[in-house]
Amino acid sequence: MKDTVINEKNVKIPLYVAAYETISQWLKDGKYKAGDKLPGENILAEQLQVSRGTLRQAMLLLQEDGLIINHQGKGNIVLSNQDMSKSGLERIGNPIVDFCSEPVDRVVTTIGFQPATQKHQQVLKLRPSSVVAVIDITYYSGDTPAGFSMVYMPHEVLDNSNVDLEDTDTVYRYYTELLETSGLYSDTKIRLGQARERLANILHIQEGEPLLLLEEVLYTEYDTPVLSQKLFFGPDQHELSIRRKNDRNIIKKSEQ
Amino acid sequence: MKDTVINEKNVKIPLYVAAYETISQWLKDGKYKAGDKLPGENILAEQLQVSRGTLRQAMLLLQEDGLIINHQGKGNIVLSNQDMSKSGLERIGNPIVDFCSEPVDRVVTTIGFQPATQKHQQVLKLRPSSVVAVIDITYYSGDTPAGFSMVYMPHEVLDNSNVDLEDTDTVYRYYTELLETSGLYSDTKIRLGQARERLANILHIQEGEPLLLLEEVLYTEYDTPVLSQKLFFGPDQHELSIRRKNDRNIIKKSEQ
DNA sequence: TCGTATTTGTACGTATGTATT
DNA sequence: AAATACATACGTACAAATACG
Repeated sequence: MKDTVINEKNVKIPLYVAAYETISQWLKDGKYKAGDKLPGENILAEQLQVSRGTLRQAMLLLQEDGLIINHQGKGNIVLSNQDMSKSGLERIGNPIVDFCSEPVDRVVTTIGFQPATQKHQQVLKLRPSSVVAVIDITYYSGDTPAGFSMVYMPHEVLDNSNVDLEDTDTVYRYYTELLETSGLYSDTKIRLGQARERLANILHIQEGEPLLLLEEVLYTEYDTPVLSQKLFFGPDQHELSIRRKNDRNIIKKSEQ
Repeated sequence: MKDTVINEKNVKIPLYVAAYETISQWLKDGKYKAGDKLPGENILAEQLQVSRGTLRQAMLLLQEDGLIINHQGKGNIVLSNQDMSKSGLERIGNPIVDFCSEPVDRVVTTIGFQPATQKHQQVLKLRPSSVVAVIDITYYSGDTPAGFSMVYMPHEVLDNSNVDLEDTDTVYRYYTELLETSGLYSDTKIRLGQARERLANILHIQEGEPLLLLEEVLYTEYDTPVLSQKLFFGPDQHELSIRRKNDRNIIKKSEQ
């Protein structure tokens, strides 16, 4: 009881996160609605029994979530009490599933292994002796193919995970969990592509038909490549949502 | 000299921003290279003559820029000394210009006015009596059309800006400056589209040809709609780059 | 229009917790 | 086990923007 940490379901979280979650819940509950001004920071801090500095850390998190904005002299204004959980392409997820107009209810996963090609050696920072797992995933809405992806993963990544490579469902589950790793980031490119023969067969479309195509490499926060993948979106089924943003920091772009 | 602010080119900036810019410059200059560990926060704070708390605010900015990562117990590690200035689609800019394979060297702007349609009234939060400016912009790389955009802007937005509506260059310049407004955010959708007759003429392509298409509404940080626009990307000339990211916050998604 | 009060922003110092080496 | 380094937390003080009488 000396000072700082708190239990909630046997895990301890920082006070400022607890404060963030409390206020977050207030907004969800409609205690404060869009446009309302929150009580002053001193008052909130006292109510939550934390220092003002700690409370301000919580406010920062709320801002990052787009739930409030604050302005010097005015106060902290509620922007939205929506459940902003559905995030766009700016967050890592599975776009084929997330943005499909029909729910994706079935996936077919296959896995194989091959030596790292030169390109893989480059983008995944591998040695020539490395092996990469090739995971092909086909997504279906009912019987309609909704998309297809080719995932290349260094063998070491899979190796550290105790995944049963015979069980393709487990492989797919491991893949989706991997995408939720905290601190992950990507270099992603989106462009227009065409269905070649193999892809046309998989997606049940004409050869040469135009497709949305996403190609990316995922890295850990330490810049270690985790996987590279290429996603093909079924035609007329996907619309990619993004929240674009300008910084609020008014940092002068240095001369130099 | 009492305490906190500093002049640099007759503007005063917070100490933590100054610290951020100093360290930023160190990285650009190669004083610390990718993979290096920065000196400890106490040492840095003393070198820069600020408190550790202030220095940590600077470190936060450096992290947001992706220049460093820090890990408890280990230290602050340099990720990159690149000039990470080229930002992707996750930041607001002009994607037709930013992602064109050939430099866009010419734009043709036209402007007109019309009563707000029902759709405009909804997305731009206007009254039926409102007027919207319709700004059409065609982008060229040399003589090749690179893209086309239709921008709908409430008349009030333009009205507050003293733009000479006769001078279309000024209108375009105002539009690009508007995109740099700090705190701006968007709801953006990307999908596959087809060139209809008018667009096919403008972009010098076949009618029905597939196109990348971006549709979005921009809002101020106060949730006031600023403009809605639809961008058409010339075929085979654009590849959209995005940096996707997972939060480093390990915030449990609340049950509820 | 002009102060004054309120509210957030910046900054310092200090203490202690926790992860890594 | 000890030293090092970042993370969290509190308290205090003043600056700066805004709101209000």
